Parts: sequence; structure tokens; C-alpha cells
Amino acid sequence: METIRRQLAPLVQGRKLERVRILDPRWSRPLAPAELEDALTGRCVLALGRRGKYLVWECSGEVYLLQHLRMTGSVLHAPDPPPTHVRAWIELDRGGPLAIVDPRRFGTGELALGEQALESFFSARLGLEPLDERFSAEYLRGLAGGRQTPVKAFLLDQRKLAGVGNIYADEALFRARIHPLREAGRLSLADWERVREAVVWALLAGIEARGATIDDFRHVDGVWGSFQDRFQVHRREGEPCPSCGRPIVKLRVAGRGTYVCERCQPRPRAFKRQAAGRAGRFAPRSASR
DNA sequence: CGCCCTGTTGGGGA
DNA sequence: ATCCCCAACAGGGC
Repeated sequence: METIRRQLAPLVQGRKLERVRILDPRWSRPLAPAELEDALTGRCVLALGRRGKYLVWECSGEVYLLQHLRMTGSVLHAPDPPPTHVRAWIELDRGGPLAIVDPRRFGTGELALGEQALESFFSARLGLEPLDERFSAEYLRGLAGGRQTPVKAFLLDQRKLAGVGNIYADEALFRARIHPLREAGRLSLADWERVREAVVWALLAGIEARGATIDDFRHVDGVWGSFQDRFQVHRREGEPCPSCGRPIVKLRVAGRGTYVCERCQPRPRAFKRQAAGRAGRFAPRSASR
């Protein structure tokens, strides 16, 4: 039912975009729906690719549709009956229509005209892919140098590393035994090497759990749950750490729910003091209601 | 039933 | 440079 890239690609590659209908103006911002529809209609889809968390529709004439699913977006092939929350319809020259569905309406479809525009769009937003051969402990340390930002916020910053999301960051830091609040600039090269290894491991574990490939997307029916079960800490508040048994604690870091074993991932000193004393404004919020 | 909180994300303003 | 809030909706706890 739900489509991932591997399933979507054969449906669209080499096909003509017969008609594109945007139902939700928010989806195509900043472009007006009619502008995006006009730019795509009649073009041939040469390839369907992925960069970071973007789905890239490469169309004839160097026109690129850059689609982001955000939290709840998906692409359905010929859904019957038509689902709720359809934000756009894409009709191909053959095969059923594709529905872009997104209950929460965070998803977007942007246009890049020309290869130059494509590259500048991504170079402004995305760093290396974790499976890029240039991805190394030295790369991480170089980017993190001098930064006070928490290491988890650093990992979630798509301009540093492309494609690492909240669950992956928690899992990778747990495996690397690094507390998410540690200052990125204070990690040693050995720390970064463990982080690098753990990020790659989490990525591959997530892919394997879904029976997917690196270029597939999430949101396959029934697969998200089992995928989540493979992870050891995320959303496991109060459950015993699989390594030492201490209950997993929930924090808020970088505005995201963050799960950590504070024995396996020792808290940095500055935060130990803060936590012991009165709750200062730098103290991590647990649940301030 | 209603109120409140949470969340697989990223951007803009403070 | 960094943090906070917001987008809009569904689902769960109380």
C-alpha cells in the first residue's frame, strides 16, 4: 500500500507526468500550485533518487522535484478508496495515479530548475552521507571543533551529516556510550570514531530491519513497528538498559525527546552540577509539564 | 467527553 | 552560534 522508493521507482521511471494536481498550497510553497503544476506537466521522469531525507524526481529538461516527507508523508499508488489527507495527485501516462498523502501537512515539494539550482539547494542543506567514504572521525571532529552545541544536536544537523534522524541519533549515541548533552567540541577523536561506527551501524540496522535498501524510504505498512523494536533505547523510558539494567531516562535535547542510559552514557560534568543544584536555566528539562 | 501532551522534521526569528 | 517555537493533526493519558 504505502510506497517506498524501490517500489515507486519502477512505476515512474521513464513515464510521463500526464497531470499534476496540488490540493494543498502549503505543499508547493514557496511556489504557487499552478506554477509547480505547469513546470512538471508533460515532462518525463528520468530517475527517482534520494539525497538525505529528500526524494528527488529527476525530470527531463533538468527539472527536479525535491520532495520531503517530514514526519507523516507518504506516496501511495492508486489507493482505493482514496485516502484522506491527500495533498497532491500525480497522474502518469500509464498506471494508476500516485497520491501524496500527509496528515500532518509538514511535507513539501520544491522545484529546482537546472543542475546548478539542484546542487546549490543541497549544498546549502546537506553534509556527507554516513556511507560516503569521506565520512570519518576526522571529518566529524573537524566540523565540531570549538562548538558548544550538544553532540546530539550536532548529529541531527543535516548540514553536518545527511539523513540522521532522532531515533538514529539516540541509538548511535547509546552504542557509542556518549551522553547526548556532551559538547560536540569536546569529544576526542576516539569518541568520534565510536560515533561514526555507531551511526553507520544504526543506519544499516534500520535498513535491514525494514528489508530495505539505502535508497528506500520509511513508512512501509506494518514495518515501522518492527523497525523500532530493533532499537535499544529510543522510547524506552523506565525500561532497563539492555546493557547494565539501569532504567532508561528521558530528556529533551535539541527540542526532541531523547532517551539515554546515564550509566552507560555518563553525563558531562557541567550538567551533573546543574542537576544536583537548583534547576537553573541550563538544566535539562525532564518534563516541565 | 475534554483537556493536555507528545511526536519519524526543518526553518525562521530571537 | 544556538535555542525556542512553530507548522497541523492524531492518538494516548488522565
